Amino acid sequence: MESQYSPAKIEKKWQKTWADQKLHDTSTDRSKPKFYALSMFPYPSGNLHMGHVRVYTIVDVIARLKRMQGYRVLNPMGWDAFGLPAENAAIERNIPPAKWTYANIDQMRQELKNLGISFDWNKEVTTCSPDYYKWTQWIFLQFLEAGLAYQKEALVNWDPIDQTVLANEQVDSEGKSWRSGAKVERKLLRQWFFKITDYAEQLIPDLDQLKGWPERVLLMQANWIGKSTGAHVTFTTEQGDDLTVFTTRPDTLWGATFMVISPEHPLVEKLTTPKQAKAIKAYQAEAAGKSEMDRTAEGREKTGVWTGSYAINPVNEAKVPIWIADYVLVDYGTGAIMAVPAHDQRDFEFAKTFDLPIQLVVQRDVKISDSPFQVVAQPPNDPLDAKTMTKAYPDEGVMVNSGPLDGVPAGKSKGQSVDAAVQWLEANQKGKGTVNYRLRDWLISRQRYWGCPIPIVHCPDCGIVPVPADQLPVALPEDVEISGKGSPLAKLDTWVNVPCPTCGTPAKRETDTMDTFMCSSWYYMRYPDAQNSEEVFDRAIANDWMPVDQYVGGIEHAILHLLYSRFFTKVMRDRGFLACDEPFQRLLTQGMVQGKTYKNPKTGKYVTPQTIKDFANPVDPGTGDALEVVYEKMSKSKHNGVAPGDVIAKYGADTARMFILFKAPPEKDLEWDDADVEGQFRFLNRVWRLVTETSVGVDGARHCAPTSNFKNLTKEEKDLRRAIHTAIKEVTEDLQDDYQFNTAIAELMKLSNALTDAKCKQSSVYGEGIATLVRLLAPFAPHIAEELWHHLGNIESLHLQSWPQLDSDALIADEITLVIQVMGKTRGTVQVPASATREELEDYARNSEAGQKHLEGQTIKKVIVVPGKLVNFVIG
RNA sequence: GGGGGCGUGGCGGAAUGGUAGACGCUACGGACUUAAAAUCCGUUGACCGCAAGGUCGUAUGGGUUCAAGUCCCUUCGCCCCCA
Repeated sequence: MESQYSPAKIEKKWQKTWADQKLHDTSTDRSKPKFYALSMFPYPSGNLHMGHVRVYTIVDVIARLKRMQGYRVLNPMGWDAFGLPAENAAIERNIPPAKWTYANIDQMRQELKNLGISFDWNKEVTTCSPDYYKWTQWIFLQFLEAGLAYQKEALVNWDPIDQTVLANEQVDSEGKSWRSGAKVERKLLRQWFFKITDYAEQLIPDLDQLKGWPERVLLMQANWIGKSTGAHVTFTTEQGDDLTVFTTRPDTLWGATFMVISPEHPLVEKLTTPKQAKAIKAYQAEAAGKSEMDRTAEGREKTGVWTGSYAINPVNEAKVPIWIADYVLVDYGTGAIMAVPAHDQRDFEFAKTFDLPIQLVVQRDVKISDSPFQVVAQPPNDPLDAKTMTKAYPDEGVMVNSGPLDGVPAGKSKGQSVDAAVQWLEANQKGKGTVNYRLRDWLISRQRYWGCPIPIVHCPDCGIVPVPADQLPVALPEDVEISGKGSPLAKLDTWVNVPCPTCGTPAKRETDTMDTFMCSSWYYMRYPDAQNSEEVFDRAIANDWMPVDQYVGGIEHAILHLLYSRFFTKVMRDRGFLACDEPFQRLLTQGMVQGKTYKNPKTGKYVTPQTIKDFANPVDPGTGDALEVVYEKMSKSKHNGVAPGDVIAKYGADTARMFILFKAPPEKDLEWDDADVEGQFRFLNRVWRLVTETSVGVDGARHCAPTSNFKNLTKEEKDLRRAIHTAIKEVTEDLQDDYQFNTAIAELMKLSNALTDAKCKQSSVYGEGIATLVRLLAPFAPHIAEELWHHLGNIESLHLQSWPQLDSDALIADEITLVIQVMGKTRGTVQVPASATREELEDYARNSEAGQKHLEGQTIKKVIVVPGKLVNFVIG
């Protein structure tokens, strides 16, 4: 035992001991309830950063607590190891992506071990490893078999210089390639899609099952899926084709004065008259160069071209011109809209720009007189007039110029115009009420090398042929040259050219790889049975552990990753592999870790702290400008990063963990502050001294004596015991529901302070306090707690002990502090027996010094007594 | 524009409608020390007062209540999502 707290020594020692004792292996004891703790696995970018430290520390506290509470806990870790950065590293440093990735994994695994995170490394999965992606491919085939995977043409970002497809994030705000600088083209390529839209109608209502998710994440999911009810209405073109539109406002059909279809709509060519052909072609080319964001942004100038053709509006036989415009997207709804300029702002702007007619179909509502004595309908003060309108009128009112709907109140409620319009359309067979989702099918193809190969062979005779399951995995060749130009896989003749699995004819492999979200959509199903080489996972084992009890990760995954995972779970359920509807019962989204950042407000540049001389008055060494101190997300370019390794080297993992848990509630952003890190280090040192300098009471500490031993206590002992059990109660509650680690640690500090100040250090109560503090500290700072536990004479690991039990008798106080209020203002307090009745409390208050003083000569109208708390006198 | 969230000391943050500011950081004062570090003790929302004590105070203005940081409405500011 060292006399001084030396984290470097004890942390290494215990990490090794725990590993040797297999302390963190997942328990197979079925008599215990299960708890599946899951953290979002990281991309192995090279080193652990503070964001990682935060997530994994949070999950570790939960896992360690649950173990002590008697659960068998699954706390696994893995690597989201496919992805673009590995290809970039390969190009920049000429290292094969696989080599780079595995080296990073080794590095980061060691850093996680240095933090003392209690992962069960037997469950480790690595998505770029063939024994994992074999099953990603197998799952792809399951989707194919279920009719949920299909190919279609889709627009991609194409870099004409590098001859490659770019991800959206590789295209800068000016539409240029990040690497070549070439103007990125939008190009149609045949791509693989997953039919997530088939599950849209389950993905929304099942959000109701997710009681343990943050409200805003549920909302973001619901918005993303974007359910809207409306109708499909089919117009007929001059050429005799059906042109179906989706509208959420079928009631305004009578106000449709033109139609707009997307430039990519399949009917464009047929509708275009020879006279308009040139303009249409030019417009299509222009639209192809724009991003979706640009096309749909509100307020931008409306552009479009008339096709030269007309369509007939089925409700009133009106002849309306058909235009193309980029604000209509081909893959939303039907890719065609009816335009009602009087009541839709974008249509209004379009009509004004191109001088198209505006037809009013909703009139501002008549006003009912406010007088309670007479109900008089008055015409609106300023009726709408299509000729003078300056903006669309999307609000409620009454239907006009709309044939059968005239006079119906305009609105979406039952019995109002939208409802009535759908009924009329269906009765007259001119349209159909329908539900449309904003959610679109998931494009999973990536024209990249470092990803999971899609297990498909294209045969000239048989067409698309899935690689048979017994031939999986389709291995990704690891010894390839990555130049950044073209697809490395397509260039590998020996890999591409294979016989067709069905007929043996020379055929070609699919060279697309999968979106990495595929790999991460099912990893949590694999963890419980991570080493299974026979099947994707054993159903009994997976269903034993699923669903995940607590998932922890960044808010940046609030939409896509979680949505895809929910989708995968439902598909796997429908294929008979899983029994649950939803994968993650509870979700905690932790905030960012921000670094102290020095910013020049004039130039907007970030300044390296090393170049700053006077931190009290930081100035830019280049310009001499006074610098702004702000907290921003840690990043290299902002020179505000703090390396976890440095912190561990200086203070130890326990201090790093304590700081990160204490500094802010888990879901809030956290400002890294060296002074606060010091503060935590000081606290651990105080605990160290408190426990190691205790020679008395240790016996009680060792045995954590049962409550029956605590009779006939002195007042000091009673007070101390109340402090001990208050700490147990508060820490347990803080960890139970909302994971308030910051206040839990505050409670540990209170207990530590109470023990320091205790007058009864010879008492076995003091021993109980010391042992309780060490046990309560175990999930937060596992190494120091373990070391101190052994110092107290224990042989077995602290982390195998049970969580301290609350003795609620210990909480009962003989006296309470009674607050005396007059007219709701606190005027003083008085110590009174806890057993006092309401009447006695009132008397104590009335006779107290404060009561006497403030009630003298007053008439008491009313007395409010809150037992155990306060007495409030209402005077007057 | 629509939806959601937030606003508390010098700072991070605590407060089932019941003593606002727990716990920590910073700063200041003191003890120990030849000195420093470490450690320990004290003070630290504002204002008035020698003190006892008092007044004000949770972005803003109003409301409900015996009692409001907390519930309801107004305005302002910031953040997030969707457009």
